[in-house]
Amino acid sequence: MLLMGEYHHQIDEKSRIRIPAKLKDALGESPVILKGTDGCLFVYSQEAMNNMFATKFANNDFTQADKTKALRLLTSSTVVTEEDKQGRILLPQNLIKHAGIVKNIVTIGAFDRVEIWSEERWNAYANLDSDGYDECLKKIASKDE
Amino acid sequence: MLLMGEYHHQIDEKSRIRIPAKLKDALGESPVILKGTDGCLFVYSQEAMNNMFATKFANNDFTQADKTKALRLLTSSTVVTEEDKQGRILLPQNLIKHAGIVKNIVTIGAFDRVEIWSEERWNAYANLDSDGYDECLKKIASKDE
DNA sequence: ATCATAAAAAGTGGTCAAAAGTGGTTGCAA
DNA sequence: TTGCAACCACTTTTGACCACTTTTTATGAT
Repeated sequence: MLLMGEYHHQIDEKSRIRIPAKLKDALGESPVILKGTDGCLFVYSQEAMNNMFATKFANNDFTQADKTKALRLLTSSTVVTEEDKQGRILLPQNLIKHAGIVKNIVTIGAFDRVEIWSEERWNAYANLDSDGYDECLKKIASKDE
Repeated sequence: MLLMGEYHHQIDEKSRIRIPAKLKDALGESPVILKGTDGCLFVYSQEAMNNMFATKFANNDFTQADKTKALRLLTSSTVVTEEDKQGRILLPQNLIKHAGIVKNIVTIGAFDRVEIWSEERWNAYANLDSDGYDECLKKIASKDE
């Protein structure tokens, strides 16, 4: 399922957010949220996450320093979401901080995952003038092979 | 059960700590604590501990000096936790010292175990202020091998 | 088309119980 | 008899739940 679209929401006083219904359907039961790149949050389905962990950390061997560090950073910044009866998710403080979320958030579909941004950061990151957008796409094209 | 998440706590004046409820559930009855790598503490469920020893020391041969020493160090530092009526665990002094714990601690889920860090050490290790995390994600993604 | 209506999704605030945090007291064992 | 660990009483905080309103989306009739 290809995830796409851009949705604007707010986090409430109790640090709860809502995943837009259209994205939520595609994510399945209890997706996971983790710190993402460029100061956003990634939301993956359980399935995608399990695959990732299973392949990367099949045998958790603490004698390998590199692997152990990656494991620690990744697992410590990941949480399994739990919806309350109103369909909202409680967002942990460390993730809120990572994403620089204050009030307004932007939720986007990003191919195989959902991303959660603070509105300010998303605007700074994505609000390109038309030239910038063209430039960005050209880079993708030239890097194809 | 995959352990994950990051929780911030404090050790009290009487050297007692609390394992966050969500991690505690997954650890089962009477988990064990031992000295971990990089100056943290490992917390394993009884079951995971047995697995760990079984895989690492499958053929425990006392003619192999290195392996024997590792085994001695690991087992000698291991204690079985006992909760008091308030759900806290008394942390032995040698473990507190090993982890450099003063007041603030960070508890993380790390795949098949829980780890307890002094906050200072965790911050230094994880390098969360800089883009250490982005680097880590990139490494994981690229290490497809 | 436009409007009416229903249904789903999203937003808001209050309440309460579990979890977490704090300090004092007691009893046992070095 | 002193230190420490287990116990007890209590406060604070947090997160899950409930009741309700508003907004959006979908659908069907005029």
